[in-house]
Amino acid sequence: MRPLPHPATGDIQLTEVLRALSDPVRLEIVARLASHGEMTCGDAGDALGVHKSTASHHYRILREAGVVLTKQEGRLKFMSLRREDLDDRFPGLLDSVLSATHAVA
Amino acid sequence: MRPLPHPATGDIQLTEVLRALSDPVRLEIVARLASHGEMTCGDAGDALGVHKSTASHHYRILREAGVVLTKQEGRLKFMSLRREDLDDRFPGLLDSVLSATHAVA
DNA sequence: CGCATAGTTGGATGGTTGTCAAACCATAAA
DNA sequence: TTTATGGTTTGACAACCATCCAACTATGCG
Repeated sequence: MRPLPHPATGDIQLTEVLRALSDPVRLEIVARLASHGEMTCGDAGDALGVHKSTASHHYRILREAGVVLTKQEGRLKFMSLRREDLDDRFPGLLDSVLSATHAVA
Repeated sequence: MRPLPHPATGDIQLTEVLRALSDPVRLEIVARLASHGEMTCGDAGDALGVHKSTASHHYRILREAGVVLTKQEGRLKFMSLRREDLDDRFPGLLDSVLSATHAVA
């Protein structure tokens, strides 16, 4: 289980987080991570119907923005939300975005 | 005081709002609108050091995303935040973003 | 070792973005 | 009606983005 480079909590930039969340595919990934806990890259590709390299691209953006944590275990990479870090830095932001994704139409 | 076309509250899209807020210039505009109440396009250009056409461009994006309300009065156009509409559609989102803009470094 | 699996990387592509400058439009004042 | 002022629109341009495909890397299993 090796860690990968992530921005420190204090280095997370608001505009980058908002930018990362402003894509429908990434927002869906985040919503799924919020409810399912963890996810591999392949899961995202299957669930969202995008090419695996596209999913990988989105994961990188989410990771570099500080939204998700990626840890390698064996030959899989598990992604999870950095809930505490985000809540520490931008209180309430993630929660409001997540509840907004549940809003209808 | 003539109104301009704006999206209805129910038509405001989460990804578009996040996208609109993911630019430093626009985020600064929104922060100023939150504290100063209203602003003209010229004010924004002066305060942010961008060309007036650039400011106009950003206002359009904010307006079309449903973040700001634009009303014409004489030859000036006043922009204001659609706080109630946003709070109605995405509760807590605007507040958390605004308080996040106050976060240091 | 050889093979399969999970992701990443690089290239290509079509589309979007932020910016400025110059021209344009609309309103008010002289 | 002419002039000045506040914004918008258009064009141009460089940068970036989402996507796919193909090739590559890395890890684990026989």
